[in-house]
Amino acid sequence: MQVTTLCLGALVFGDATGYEINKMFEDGPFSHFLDASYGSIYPALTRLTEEGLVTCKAEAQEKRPDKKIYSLTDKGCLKLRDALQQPIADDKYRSEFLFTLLFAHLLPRSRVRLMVDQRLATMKEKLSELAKPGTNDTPGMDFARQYGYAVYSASVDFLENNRHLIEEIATEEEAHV
Amino acid sequence: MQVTTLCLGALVFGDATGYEINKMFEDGPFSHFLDASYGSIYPALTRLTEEGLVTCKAEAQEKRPDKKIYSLTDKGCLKLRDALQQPIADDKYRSEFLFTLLFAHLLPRSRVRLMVDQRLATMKEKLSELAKPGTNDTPGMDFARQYGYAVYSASVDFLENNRHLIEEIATEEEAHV
DNA sequence: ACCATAATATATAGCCCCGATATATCGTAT
DNA sequence: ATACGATATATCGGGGCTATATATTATGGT
Repeated sequence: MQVTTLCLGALVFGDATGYEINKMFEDGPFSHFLDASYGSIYPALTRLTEEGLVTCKAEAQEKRPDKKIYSLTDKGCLKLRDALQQPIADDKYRSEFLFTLLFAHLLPRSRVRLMVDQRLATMKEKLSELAKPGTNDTPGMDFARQYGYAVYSASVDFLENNRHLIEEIATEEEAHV
Repeated sequence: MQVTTLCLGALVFGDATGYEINKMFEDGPFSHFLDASYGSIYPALTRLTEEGLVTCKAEAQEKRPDKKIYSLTDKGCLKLRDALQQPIADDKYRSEFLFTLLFAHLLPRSRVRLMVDQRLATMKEKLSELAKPGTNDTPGMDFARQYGYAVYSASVDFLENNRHLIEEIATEEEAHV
């Protein structure tokens, strides 16, 4: 799925600047299952404007860069609807954490323990974020949030109950280090 | 994490060709939590050979392209060990499925139902793959497999128990279509 | 009171990587 | 007989992430 589609989707929830769209992917309602960055969002908005799928209203601000507020056009909404009907790619899960654990036998046990501790900490943080509904979440956002909560809960449970399996494989600490 | 690191890791499990490394990411033990494709693997192996981190032994085959068997060098193993000690990026979960469901109200109910059915089918297929241990899995692979199983189980459970929430939001079917 | 950092806001260059495609042959299924 | 899938390497094009540049205000620490 292209970033242009993601931007069209973001604008369904209201007019926004590129900066605000980026925030939606970084902290906001999309952050748990989507990715996009400035380097792709700004060019995407330019392309979308050229194609008439969004409009751009520049708001002059004193002593700050112009704020460019983008809005979805009818054409853009149709384009989004069309894109949403296309075949959907499989969910993708990427974990450098699991990759690293494949080589637990090459790593000192303290390092593996630290890795698991840190992973659990960040996951629990995300869990507590996902626990509280946003102030004006749509039903779709709510569904995605609860889905995320269920999955992260399962991850935390598994890690807590099975971390000993992988920690046992790691290289025992050397006494003289 | 760069593809070069992934290739070094793949070669820990034994000598392999680029083709075989690709398979590890496509079907094999890495497929549940990692990604890499020909377009990155072959150039990566070339770079690694130039840097002396792997060696390449070309095996002439009649009427087929030479089979290039790559092996990890001691230097390559150290490099991997070093890379594994670096800070690990957060796990990344990307789902076009959840993105699409954010706009369930723009989609016909039949389409949403089909999407959920298909998602459940592919996830259950993956679950059954993850259920059976490989013939010569390392403990790390086993851990990753069980981790995957736990997470996919939670996903399936959530979807089955909550699909009605999102299906209710979708646009009711129009009688005349 | 002063300094550093974060937040607001847009933009681009460089590099990496995915997807598609090209080439060539063999085994198997239809 | 032929089409397809598996084996095997390789590259091009385009898309996108990371890092950086620029400019100002608000916030927080010391």
